[in-house]
Amino acid sequence: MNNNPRKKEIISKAARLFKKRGYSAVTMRDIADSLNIKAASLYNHINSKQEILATIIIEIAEAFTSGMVEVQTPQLTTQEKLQKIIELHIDLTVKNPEAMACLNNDWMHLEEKLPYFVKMREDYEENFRAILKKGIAQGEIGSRDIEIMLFSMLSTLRTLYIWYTKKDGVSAVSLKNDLPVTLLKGIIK
Amino acid sequence: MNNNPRKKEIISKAARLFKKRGYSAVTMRDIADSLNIKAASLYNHINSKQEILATIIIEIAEAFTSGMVEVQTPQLTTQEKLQKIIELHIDLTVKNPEAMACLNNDWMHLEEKLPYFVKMREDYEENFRAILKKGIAQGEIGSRDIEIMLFSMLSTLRTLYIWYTKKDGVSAVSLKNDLPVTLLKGIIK
DNA sequence: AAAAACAACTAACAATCGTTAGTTTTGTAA
DNA sequence: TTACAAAACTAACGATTGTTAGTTGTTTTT
Repeated sequence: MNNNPRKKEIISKAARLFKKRGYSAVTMRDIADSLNIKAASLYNHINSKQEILATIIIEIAEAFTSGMVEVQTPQLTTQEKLQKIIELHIDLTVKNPEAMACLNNDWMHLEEKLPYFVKMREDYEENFRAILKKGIAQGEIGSRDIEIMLFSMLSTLRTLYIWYTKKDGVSAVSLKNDLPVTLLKGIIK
Repeated sequence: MNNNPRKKEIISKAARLFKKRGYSAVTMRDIADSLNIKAASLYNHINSKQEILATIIIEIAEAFTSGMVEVQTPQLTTQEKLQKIIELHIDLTVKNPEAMACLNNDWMHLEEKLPYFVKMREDYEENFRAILKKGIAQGEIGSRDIEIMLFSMLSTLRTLYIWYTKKDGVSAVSLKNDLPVTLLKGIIK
């Protein structure tokens, strides 16, 4: 649907700027400058600023949605499912940290696509919750407040992009090694 | 220093809007509308939009800084220190979730106060790191990647405001009960 | 009652916003 | 070489931005 290479460049540069300053603080002239062209020239390739944002966010949101489908393989244990969710977040963050930042910080500036996005996010959380709930019922995980476990894991996973992209931050390798055990087993011995 | 009640109202209303849409997307006219006055009237009480943001963020950032001082009581165990850090975040979030949102999402739009803020945040993280490091040395906590433990806890604590303020979200009581054990002991039995 | 301080107002400013129209340049295919 | 399409450009638009100046009404102090 969208293999125009120049358009991809624009979206990529825009995502970088959105991550740093947020959608509202970035102007079309900022985006154009980062490509060494004039703002009006952007419109040979894209229809609006809003379209750029929607393209960035919806693509990665759909990746999470389809990733969650695979997580829900019935024969997996709860721990294996949680492990797979963690890996899904690591993979998508490593592949595109700028899009992750937009997803987290600028989703509320979506217009036409906002209901579609919110629905996907709600479904994702609901599926996550169901996994935790089943895990408690089966005695695999501690029977504490489900919302707290859910939000604790999701908060960490969703803001991975902050720590992954900063210098002297965490690497993809150490994330895959140590993040699951940190989240699942905790910090205290 | 700042006990002008009308100014406090303005800052409070502004914080609410900043939390919802972000600093850059909120106009002075939006803030004025929420107080049923005109935008120009705001300037009888505040000097600039930027001053509003700085007031919100610096106040709560300083609360974290002074809270961290108390955490560092030498006779506490590592677990007790971590427990106190969690309580500090819960308390400040419950007291002012709007300011927490600004702190997290809009700090990069600080201008004059940006270096001061960044210094406080770096110091806070460094103190946190030192506690974890000592905990590992003393065998109180698992010897895994410190950065991952640090970012895992901080990510959860810093985005508490999202879950605390949404309907059917978590309550202050269940947070104090279940968040420490979730973070410190993990999810899996 | 007069004076001073406070807090709202109207009107407008220069700058910047996303976007459009129309034109010129550049690269490719015939 | 010519013809065409793609992608840049200049110029400008109407709307909105944060903010200022000057004024009016209201409350508090003298």
